[in-house]
Amino acid sequence: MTTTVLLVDDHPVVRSGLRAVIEAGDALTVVGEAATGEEAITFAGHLHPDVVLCDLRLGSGIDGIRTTIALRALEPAPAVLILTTFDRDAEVLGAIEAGAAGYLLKDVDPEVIVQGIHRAAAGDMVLAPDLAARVLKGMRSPLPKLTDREIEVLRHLARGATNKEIARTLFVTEATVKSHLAHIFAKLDVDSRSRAIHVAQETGLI
Amino acid sequence: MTTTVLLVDDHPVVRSGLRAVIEAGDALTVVGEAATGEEAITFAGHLHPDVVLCDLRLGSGIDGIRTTIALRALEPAPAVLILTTFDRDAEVLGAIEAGAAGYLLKDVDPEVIVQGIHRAAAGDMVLAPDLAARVLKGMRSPLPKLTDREIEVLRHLARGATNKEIARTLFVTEATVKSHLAHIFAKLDVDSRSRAIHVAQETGLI
DNA sequence: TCAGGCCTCAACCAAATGGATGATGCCGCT
DNA sequence: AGCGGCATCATCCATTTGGTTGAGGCCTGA
Repeated sequence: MTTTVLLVDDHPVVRSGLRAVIEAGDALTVVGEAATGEEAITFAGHLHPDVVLCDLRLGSGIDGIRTTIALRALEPAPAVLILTTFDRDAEVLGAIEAGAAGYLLKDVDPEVIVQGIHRAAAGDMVLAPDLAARVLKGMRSPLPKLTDREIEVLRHLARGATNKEIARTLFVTEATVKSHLAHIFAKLDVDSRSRAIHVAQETGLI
Repeated sequence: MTTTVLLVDDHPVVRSGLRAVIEAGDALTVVGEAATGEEAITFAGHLHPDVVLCDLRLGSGIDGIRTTIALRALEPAPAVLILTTFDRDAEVLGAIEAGAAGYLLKDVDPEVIVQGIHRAAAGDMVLAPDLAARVLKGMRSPLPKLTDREIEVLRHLARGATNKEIARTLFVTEATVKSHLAHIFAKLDVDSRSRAIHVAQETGLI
């Protein structure tokens, strides 16, 4: 009884690497490879893998989190193991909330990945050691929830726009932009646009 | 007469993938794998590979560009093929200037990588199609050269520091910081710290 | 229906930022 | 010796930004 795995990554090279690593032993079988989230959902619906190993960033198309949500809605639902290069807090939480069985960094050793797949298949949670603490920290002080409008303003901010420019782009007055910014600053606990940008980027908010 | 290749990437999974892809044919042989730039330089000195396939971002330690410079100083010098996920203009130019034979994006198909290695071994330049135009564009408007001190200030800027904070950290007065900023803004052709941060990040300056 | 959240706008004030200009000292190169 | 580039600092001034307070309209869920 071998555990079946579906690989999801937009880089062919990474897929090859994962396949090589995973099939080195004989307890795991790669039953398919998808390059996009859409492909992953389709393939999983037909192949019914035990575990889906999914990159968080999938180039074009839907991202790993949305893919996870769709995969978890399948019947039977595969365990979803998120694999990525970056460790942004917001995304860790997002993936877990979306029903992922865990989260591994790409730079770990092959056997860690193999072990992770086995544990995910068994229903365990899988967190890269250096991430567990961060996730818990994130749980303790959950990321402030910005409104859609605030996120929008934040994006313009990060592109270096002035209040005047943001106001023009959004068809509102500067007063409104300032109001949004005041709220954003309060939620992020900062007192300057530069620091707001920094925090937003660090936490994966944008 | 097979072409020998040394792999340099900080991710074991990616190395496995590259090895699988490269050794699928029989004209290429992977003679070694290095996880850091330092390792790469040592290994290349002993293994004398025809081509070094090197990631631009190598986690800790020296980066791909510095590694390239060191590799090209070896005797005999291997052809260095840069491989990376991102296509930051500054780094493309940096790699070429450092003596790289070319530059490939990680999300290309395996056969493109194999072809690239063959062409690099033959002494050709190798540029991912979607990058060639960008490189030329970058040639036309070369990135402004910031001084070490300016880069230092820019880093603090990107972390959201105020002029006062930067001044304290660098043990200079605010006037000096403002002076550096004025120069930075002029060189980057911007007029606000936010936009300076944005440009610096986009061009890979920091 | 009412409370609360969100988006919108306004006015006022303090502080930070950006622009312009100039000066000093150091270092390396010619 | 002289020149240019760099880092340092200063002053003056206009603009931008951030902080505060308050308010009206809209929608949603209780």
